Amino acid sequence: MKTGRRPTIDDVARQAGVSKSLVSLVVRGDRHVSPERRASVLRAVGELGYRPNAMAQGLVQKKTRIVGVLVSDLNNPFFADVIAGIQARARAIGYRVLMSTGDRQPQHEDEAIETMLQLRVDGLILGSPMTESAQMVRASKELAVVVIGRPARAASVDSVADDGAAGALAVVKHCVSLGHRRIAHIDGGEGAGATERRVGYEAAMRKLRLQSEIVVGRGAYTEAGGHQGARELLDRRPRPTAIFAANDLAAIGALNAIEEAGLRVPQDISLVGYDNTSLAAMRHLSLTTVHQPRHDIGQMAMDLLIERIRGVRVKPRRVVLAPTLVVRTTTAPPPRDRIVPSVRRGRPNRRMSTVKAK
Amino acid sequence: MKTGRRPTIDDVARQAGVSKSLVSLVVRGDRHVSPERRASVLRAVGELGYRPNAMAQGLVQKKTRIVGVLVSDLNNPFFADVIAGIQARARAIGYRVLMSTGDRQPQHEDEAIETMLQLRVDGLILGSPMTESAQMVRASKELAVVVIGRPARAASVDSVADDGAAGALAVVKHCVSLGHRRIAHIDGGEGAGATERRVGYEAAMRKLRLQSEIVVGRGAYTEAGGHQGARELLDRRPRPTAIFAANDLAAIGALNAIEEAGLRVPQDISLVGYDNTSLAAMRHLSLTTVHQPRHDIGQMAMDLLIERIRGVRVKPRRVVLAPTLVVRTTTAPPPRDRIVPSVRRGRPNRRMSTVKAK
DNA sequence: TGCTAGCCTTGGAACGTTCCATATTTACTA
DNA sequence: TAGTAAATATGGAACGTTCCAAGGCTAGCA
Repeated sequence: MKTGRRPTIDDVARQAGVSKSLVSLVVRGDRHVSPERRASVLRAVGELGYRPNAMAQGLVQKKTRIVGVLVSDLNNPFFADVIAGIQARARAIGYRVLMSTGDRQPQHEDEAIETMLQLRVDGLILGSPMTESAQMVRASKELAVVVIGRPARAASVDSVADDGAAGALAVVKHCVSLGHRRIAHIDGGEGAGATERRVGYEAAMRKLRLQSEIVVGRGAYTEAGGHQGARELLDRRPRPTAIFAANDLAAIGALNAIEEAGLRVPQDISLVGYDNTSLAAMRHLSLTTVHQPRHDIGQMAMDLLIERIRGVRVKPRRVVLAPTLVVRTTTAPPPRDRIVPSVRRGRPNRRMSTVKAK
Repeated sequence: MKTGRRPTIDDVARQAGVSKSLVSLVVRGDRHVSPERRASVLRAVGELGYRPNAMAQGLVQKKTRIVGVLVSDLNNPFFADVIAGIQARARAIGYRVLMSTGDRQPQHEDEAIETMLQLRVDGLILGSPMTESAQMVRASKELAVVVIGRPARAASVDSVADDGAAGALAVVKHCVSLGHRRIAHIDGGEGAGATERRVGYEAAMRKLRLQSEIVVGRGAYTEAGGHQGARELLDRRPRPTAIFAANDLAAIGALNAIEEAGLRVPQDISLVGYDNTSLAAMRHLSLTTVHQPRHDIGQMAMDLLIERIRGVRVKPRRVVLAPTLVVRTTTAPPPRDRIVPSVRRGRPNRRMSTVKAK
């Protein structure tokens, strides 16, 4: 780490024998510059190792061409693809992406947001934030804000999220079609979109005439949260025959708890996750789950943000994506079905209609 | 998004009826300010919603109190804990952390680094970068640089990494002690530290007189890389009885490939990963792997960076951590042992000494 | 009373850019 | 040939802070 003064645009100008204004033009690629001067400026830039100071630029331009992305949890591979989508779009239009995380702690998230605001990023994408909505609104007074994973309430904030209720309904229907009735849910606590999924689960249970079987274990969007929620559920008698976890991470935690209890998935208990992360797709795990188009979500979020930044749109947009169920091998008919061999691999639909008719 | 001009320090000064210098003092918590003035400044700050402009501050102070962190792969949960460690230390001393990723593409990583340099962050932590060493050296001419996961070569760059050769040796010894001889390696390609692990594997094999059994499949620090490397190895005849993957992610990919081939782990093939990520610890996977103290690594990297930033140290430091083997359930004696029932659960050491004596 | 030593406060110069208005040169048109 | 437009180039004023030197005030002390 050499600590000699870094070369400035003035140094380059002196070396190249031109004005700093001209250096500025060359560096920014303006075309009204004579080839000779351009060449000598570029040479000076190379010789001195000049690198424009983004802070000085930002100060005078009143924009940074930086978007900030808050990631609620780096342990969740969900965000890897979302961010890839964001970056792809950002790169295409010459924006830079800087990330930050609050480790799922609202206070830390607020600090991270504050940092971004002080840096005067042009826009902010909040990935499944834990922080409360008031913070977003506050931020949205100052810059463009898009939230991912939970529907925004404020008119100044756009959002991209899947339809958690629809996803939950698909899960419950799937379980019912396999013959399950005691379908429990492990919720995502304060996590983004967790309420939609839980309420969606409850509504789906009611819709399928299973309101008396509604059971929700307290969890979180983490392995530990899923583990704890599952323990709570496994202690109940009668035990649920299917567990719908709020996300894949929680499902893995639940799987651990189930195996610790000496039970097998899916023979004794069926298990469903949410998000269809790379984890769920692991052949070894092969988790039935709900798919969200992560890369698209990222791209969409960036598109919305740019519209806001450019001011081409003022009205709020709530993008709601239709989730799809991905059936893998952690779901199967409930154990009691197994005593009737002929029903074991029976057509799911018949059983579902039976339940509906009840 | 309201786009009225944001309040500046001058607005606050006017509103509070003091000079902007005084506002600056109050905002930064200087104690030589009278209580009344402080109160009125604070009131004005609240009323106007003033937020200091970090760019203007950085410009005049010639420092930002920001450290940049490059994450090579957001899919790898390895970095979640490392970053938690970095953040913990940074928070304690009033630094902010901004992250960036190049999605394992050297060119994108270079761009991310360039962004950080233009922003004039005070220091840079490179998490297992794919970019070549020359880029780091270039960056280290301008600011403090610490690299994680690979030993630095340049005198201007510090590093925190585990002893890949020692880790590889522990893995090979463990496999040999179980009775394996055909122990293959899936390498990490261009990934940080991959060379150390591969070379360490080869050295360990030679040390244990198994040089004729050295086989390396081409892979990467990703699930896909591990999958491909495993396919390569599984095609060989005779097939290896144990596979040592360059990291946990690759091990998972290998596991998929092994199961696709109709083989079982550990009955037919033993599998070992590296990093002891949360993935490996999953009860359902229960991967034998090599542990790295991730949180400590992050803290250590931040400590080194701060020393450099503060200029209290000029000489380079290479922190090398001793890895430890974590034996779980993906390793077992090779299949041919199974034909001799009495040996099936025999003491590993005896078998190991046998191999050594050969 | 005069002196000194803090405390508190301030104006203006920096920081490294871009933007703007203007100057100069060149090329084209009538 | 003069006049005009376009292409090039430039100096200085911003941008929003902190830093620095200096000034006023108060209190304590001889």
